[in-house]
Amino acid sequence: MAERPRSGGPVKATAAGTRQPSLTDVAGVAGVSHMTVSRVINGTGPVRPETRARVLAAIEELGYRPNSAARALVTGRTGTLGVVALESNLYGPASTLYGIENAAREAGYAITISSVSRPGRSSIADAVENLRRQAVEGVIVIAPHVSAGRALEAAPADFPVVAVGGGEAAPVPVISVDQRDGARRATEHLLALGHRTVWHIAGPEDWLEARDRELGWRETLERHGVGAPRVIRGDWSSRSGYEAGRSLAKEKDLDAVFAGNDQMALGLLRAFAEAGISVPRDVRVAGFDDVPEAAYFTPPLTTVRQDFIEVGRRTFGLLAGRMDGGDRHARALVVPELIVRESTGPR
Amino acid sequence: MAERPRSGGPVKATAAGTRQPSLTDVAGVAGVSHMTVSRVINGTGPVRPETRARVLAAIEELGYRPNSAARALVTGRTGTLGVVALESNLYGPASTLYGIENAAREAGYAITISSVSRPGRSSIADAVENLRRQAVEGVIVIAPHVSAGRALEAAPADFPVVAVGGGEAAPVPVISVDQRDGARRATEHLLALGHRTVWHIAGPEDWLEARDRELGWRETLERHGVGAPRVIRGDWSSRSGYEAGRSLAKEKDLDAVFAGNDQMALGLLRAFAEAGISVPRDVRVAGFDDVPEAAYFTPPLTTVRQDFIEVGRRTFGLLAGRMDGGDRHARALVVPELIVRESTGPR
DNA sequence: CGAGGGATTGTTAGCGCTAACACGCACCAG
DNA sequence: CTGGTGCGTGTTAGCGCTAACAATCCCTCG
Repeated sequence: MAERPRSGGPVKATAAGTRQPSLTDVAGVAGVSHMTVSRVINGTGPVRPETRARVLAAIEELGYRPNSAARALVTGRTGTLGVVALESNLYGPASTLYGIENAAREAGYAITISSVSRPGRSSIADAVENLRRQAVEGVIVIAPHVSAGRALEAAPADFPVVAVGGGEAAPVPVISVDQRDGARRATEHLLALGHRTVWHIAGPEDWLEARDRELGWRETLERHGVGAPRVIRGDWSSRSGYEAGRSLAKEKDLDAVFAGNDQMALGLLRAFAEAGISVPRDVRVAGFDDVPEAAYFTPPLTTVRQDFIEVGRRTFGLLAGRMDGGDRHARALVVPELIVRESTGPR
Repeated sequence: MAERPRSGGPVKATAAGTRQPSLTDVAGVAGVSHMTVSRVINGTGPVRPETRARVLAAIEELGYRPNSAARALVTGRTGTLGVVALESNLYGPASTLYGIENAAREAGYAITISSVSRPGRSSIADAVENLRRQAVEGVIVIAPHVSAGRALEAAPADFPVVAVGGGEAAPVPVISVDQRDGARRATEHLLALGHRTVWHIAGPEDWLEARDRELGWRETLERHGVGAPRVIRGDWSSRSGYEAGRSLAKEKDLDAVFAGNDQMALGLLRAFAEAGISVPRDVRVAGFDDVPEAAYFTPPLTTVRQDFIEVGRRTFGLLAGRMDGGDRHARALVVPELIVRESTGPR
């Protein structure tokens, strides 16, 4: 990393420093043409071993680093993918992002993120446009919102976009976890324990996952010929789960509750504890997501696990396929798993 | 987003599509030189209003998007910053990332992330090198590890790198939360409640935050003339907190525990509940971080809040300063805040 | 009425790289 | 001895853009 100022004139003192060495500089030191250096770097075309060694030595000596802009300009490829991420610490989206980053890095792509605080048609479209201006080769939209899904309906055909978690109707490949199936598993588990019915704390109405979980819950109750209680709606936060719990605590005949995610389940547990309702003795509770803390709630929470890392990996795979000219209507579904713990345990 | 195939010849069917329009194409349509188009886009130099309108119309018509590689090649600026992020869902690092992304976006920079699963000297250096190859203009290293700090000691002087949360001794600007002060606040709060001493569940030894919190705890005990119990070490996870709790439950004279983070505090609460130890009646517990769920633990957790969004913002500020030729030894400290809840409440 | 000057536009060069082709040489078959 | 065939290397052009300078027009002012 030694920086060599031009031997003659004054050295620029700025952090930017002097000009970075170019292919031509390396070629000069190695005594070859710039083209030979290019061939050594990219492994294209034959180069005699001694020549290669001289070139590598020169690269080392100068601390040469290829100029990615120049390369991108001539090849038309930037080696960068964009991810439109929801600005939140929600366990799912954050984990998915890491899964994507990992898979992408292994395949030699860098990841540029553009976060969106309040998703909507325009903000998602803006974020995608932003990323395209950054010259990404493809975009992954983590789009758990209904509105995000709609934004994708206008996705251009000439640019690879894939969505994770939403946009069923959009003309882009979509990968999602089977939320309905997860909700079904949780609900059936609770029904199998002999409860008359199961209450549900749903997530925000504009989240597809919230809709699907609610749908899965409702379908399951129907299939078992059980009436569905009114839905209580939260916003994924523990606070909203707590409030839901305070209101539920007043219900008589409360047997079992399926919370839309683990955070809300936590709030629920808290509210029940304050109301003197014992879980699982008086009421059984299940959540969704299996955040790492769920096993240590009071009591440990039965929940539905989603493998977000896998989701991220497969999302990248879908995008790679799409960039290769693949189908715009590819779909992939990841199946969740029920994790049973004490919150639905024996009484 | 309407795509218009060239009216005459066959349309290439690949996802890559036909060549993107260039400045020259726009110039042709608008009947001006490519330079005038460039001036309209960048707002450099004077352009007559009618001309500008014609150019803008042509841009719109062709769906022109500037080629960022070409621009970067000639200006030497890419408008991209790199972030070396720890691959984890830990609340702190993830929140910091969003703070950074927000501040950067407002300033017109894009963020490229390079995640690192097991930080060490070389992996951090590799990640930075990776990002430099992506031609980022500066790098932010989220470096909570001791080893990460050491990696930064070799940071080159000619390239702007800043660290968040670690690398005190490194020749790079550092921003951190005053962990020692936070630990002092929590420990003093517990001592002020009349406890003889305070136990501590420390984070992993190679985390700077863990060291500093432990140090702050130990200093505070010393200053109050109180002997420090042996340190129990966890790994930030609820599981490790749970195990610590199981071992602590056997201690007699157990009064107060300061957990290194909220997740471990959760595990601790769980272990105590199983052991029939009531919090706060038998033992008082405090955590660190104030994750959004902490207020809904059983019981709600007293903890030390860190404003990670602020940390992210100031980190970007420090990097921006450094890129402007600022000091390599700038430091910024964010002061945390004690949030008192029931886990250290009245008995 | 010509010089000076600002506003507006154009022309040219070159950023650092890769693609495409050209060149020289050794080697072999006929 | 001649022509082909690789190998290893060099030369040239051009990707799309901005910086620098040149050119033009029109107006003002002495």
